[in-house]
Amino acid sequence: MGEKMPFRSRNPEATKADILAAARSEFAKAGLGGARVDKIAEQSGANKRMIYHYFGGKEQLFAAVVEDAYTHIRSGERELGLDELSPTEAICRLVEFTWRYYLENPEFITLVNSENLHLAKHISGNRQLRKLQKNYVDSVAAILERGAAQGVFRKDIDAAQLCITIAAIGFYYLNNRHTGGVLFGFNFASREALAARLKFNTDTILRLVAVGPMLG
Amino acid sequence: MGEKMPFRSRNPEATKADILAAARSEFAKAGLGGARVDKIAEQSGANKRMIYHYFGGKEQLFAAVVEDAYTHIRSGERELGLDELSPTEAICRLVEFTWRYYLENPEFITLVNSENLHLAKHISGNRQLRKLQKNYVDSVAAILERGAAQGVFRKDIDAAQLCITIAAIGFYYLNNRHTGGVLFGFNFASREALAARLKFNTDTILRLVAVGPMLG
Amino acid sequence: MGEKMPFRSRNPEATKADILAAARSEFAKAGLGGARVDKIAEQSGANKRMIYHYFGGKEQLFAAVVEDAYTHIRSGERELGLDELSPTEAICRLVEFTWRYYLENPEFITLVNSENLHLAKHISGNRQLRKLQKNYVDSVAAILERGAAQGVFRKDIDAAQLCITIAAIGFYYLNNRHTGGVLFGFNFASREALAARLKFNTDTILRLVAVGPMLG
Amino acid sequence: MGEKMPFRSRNPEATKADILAAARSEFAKAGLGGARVDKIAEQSGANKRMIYHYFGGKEQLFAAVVEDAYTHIRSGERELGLDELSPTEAICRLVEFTWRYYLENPEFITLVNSENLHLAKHISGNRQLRKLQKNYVDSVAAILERGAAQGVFRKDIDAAQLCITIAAIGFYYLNNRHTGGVLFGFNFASREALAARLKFNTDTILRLVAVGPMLG
DNA sequence: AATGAATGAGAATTCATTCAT
DNA sequence: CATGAATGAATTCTCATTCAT
Repeated sequence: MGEKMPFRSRNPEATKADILAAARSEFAKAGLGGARVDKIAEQSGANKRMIYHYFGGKEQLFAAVVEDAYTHIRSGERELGLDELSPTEAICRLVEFTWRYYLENPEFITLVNSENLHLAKHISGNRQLRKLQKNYVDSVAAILERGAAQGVFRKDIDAAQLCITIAAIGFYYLNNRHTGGVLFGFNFASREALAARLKFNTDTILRLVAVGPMLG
Repeated sequence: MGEKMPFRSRNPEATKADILAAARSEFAKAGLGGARVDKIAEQSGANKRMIYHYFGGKEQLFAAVVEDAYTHIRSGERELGLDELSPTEAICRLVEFTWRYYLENPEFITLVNSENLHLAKHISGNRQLRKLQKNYVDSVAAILERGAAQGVFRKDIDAAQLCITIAAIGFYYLNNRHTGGVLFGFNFASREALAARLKFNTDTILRLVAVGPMLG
Repeated sequence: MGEKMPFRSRNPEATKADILAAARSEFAKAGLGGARVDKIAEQSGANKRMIYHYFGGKEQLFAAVVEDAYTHIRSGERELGLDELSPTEAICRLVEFTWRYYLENPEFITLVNSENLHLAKHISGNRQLRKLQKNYVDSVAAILERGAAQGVFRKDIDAAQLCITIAAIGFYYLNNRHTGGVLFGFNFASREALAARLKFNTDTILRLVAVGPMLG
Repeated sequence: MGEKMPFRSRNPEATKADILAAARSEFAKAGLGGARVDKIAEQSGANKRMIYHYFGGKEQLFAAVVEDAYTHIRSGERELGLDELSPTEAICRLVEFTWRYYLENPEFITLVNSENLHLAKHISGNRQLRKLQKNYVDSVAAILERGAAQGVFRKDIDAAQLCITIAAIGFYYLNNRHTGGVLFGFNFASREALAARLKFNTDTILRLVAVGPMLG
């Protein structure tokens, strides 16, 4: 109670992690331009100086946050064990995971938007993220092949386009839930609305991959 | 002595329009937080003071830009004459229009993202936009009904969810084209990639609305 | 007396000049690295923002100060009317002017030092200063030629080296008057010491240019 | 476990010397105001904390550097053996040494400038430096006396003024070589320019001390 | 209606120095 | 003796906004 505690931590890794977590939250809430280094320092419990010491500056901190975010979602996908499920179950599981990930990690969406606003310059040339993404797309391609072999999926579905579409239908809904609420006149975030959307999304993807008449 | 031409324009409407156009560009490029009033003034050719005179401030200018953007896209949809087309043609036309609108008006995407980052507070309570949106959704609902009556579309497809999905698959792809390029390793904006995505999107939506086996 | 005076001036030229004067003083006192933008703003009576508005930044302000300083001393030299004096009188006059200029404008010395500390990068490529300097050296060359023609000066004295030497013997003494006082144990700035040094300097230069035995 | 070698040196004298050398370089390059303690620590290979341990702080470190610099040049002068040379040779030797010392120890010049910018407060009251300086001036006075006795030098030349002048003509040229290059339009540091200047300087001093007509 | 000089509050970043180990 | 993480106080610079003309 009476001990002075001038230095909150002598653990650099913990300090870095705390800064990163606070930065993720602040960048997600305000974007790169609107985020305040002061707030990040305060929220992280670290000294502002530490941000510059460990990350070099606001933009480099942002870059670290974005890389971390992508690494995290890719790691979640890897742990789904998709290759142990039937093709249809795997696809459903992936749609659900993607949806739930966005729902439980809403910072991910605004971070990705911020990075795109800045033309992806903070991850440009990042080989690690490219590799993680490739692994992910390959695993989806494997599902599609299994499905096609079993005669339940159409042949020649582009795995990358499918990945994009699975992300799109969840990302867009949750990203635009605020303007959506105003424009459509219902609460996008209500339990019922969320459940309905997930069902619609799963349906959309299943109809997309399912064998069926040639259209268009 | 009397020959100075200090006032570039005595046309308030033109001045407002110039400011709005410059603001749209700047807000789209940098977001609300990153946009600079100075730049908007400079780019618009108007005096900075005019921004405050006509719009009241940065945030109010942003609100005007966002409202203008939504009004513009809704107006584009109205002019498609969807009710004069066959249900399938109408849906295709709408998917294509939405895609092309985003492609040709990339500011729209980042403006919508910015507004959502700020929880839609600048359009919150905007009855006009709500009304325009309702007209749009109703027109889509009418298409779905016609399609169901003709036996080419499934019954009971939720028009709002369909609208969201049509937007999502184009919006997400184009919004995330920069990070997508880095992660997927191909140029999302190449002529071929854009054509392939539009085809995939049309296919996705047609399979979604088409009659077919019950899934899920 | 009772009027509020929120804006100290609507005269941009006066504001710029005030900033420049305050900056000269501060940079001279503390060097580029030690000078404080805040102090300059305060001393100039202008808002700090104005410094950035008019000059762009601390370094550019420094560059403006240095250019101004060189322009000023060159202008002083031009006004001496050296070509109307006898060669010997002209040389004496120049030695005295140079000495007095440094004495009355001590900032000049430290500004020049600062600029040299920074490898002259702020005036690098400045054609105007090069031209002013050339005019000055040419006027000294003309004196030397007149002196040689009259048989009072040696032939083939390098005008640039002479200019440098005239500057050196005054500049060094005044520049190093503080360390000099400590090391030599007398007050370099006393009236007597200053007078003695000026006499010594004039003597040095006159002996340097005077006809006389070949040495060395 | 016990094999870590965390302490680079248990040699306090070496550590102090390393810090001093790094500090000399950094202070010379950036001035007192512009020098960075971090850089000194890094360049010296020592821990930043050591600077405070051994020197007390940035300013005290600067004081140590300046004292060291003066001690070093005085020691060089002492080793010239001037009293074993003829008066003229001794003077030439001194001019050359001074020139070469500045040329080979360019930090000396900027350190002296920095100290003068700060009004010599770091060496103020330093008896040791005063004493070294006195020995040096006395040795020059002895040369002048010998020269006068031999009839080759003028009588009553002020030894201190001569010392100052010998320093001045080299110091100024080298100190201002960067601005000089821009203003005069030639490279002050080229081999030829340096040789020409040394010759000019020697000539200047020899003419100054040589017997000759009374001037002024 | 239009101008642009001026401002104060606040933003990112830097720095010399100290503390716990 | 030696380390390097941590700090608080400055310091440079930016920005939305207002005032006098």
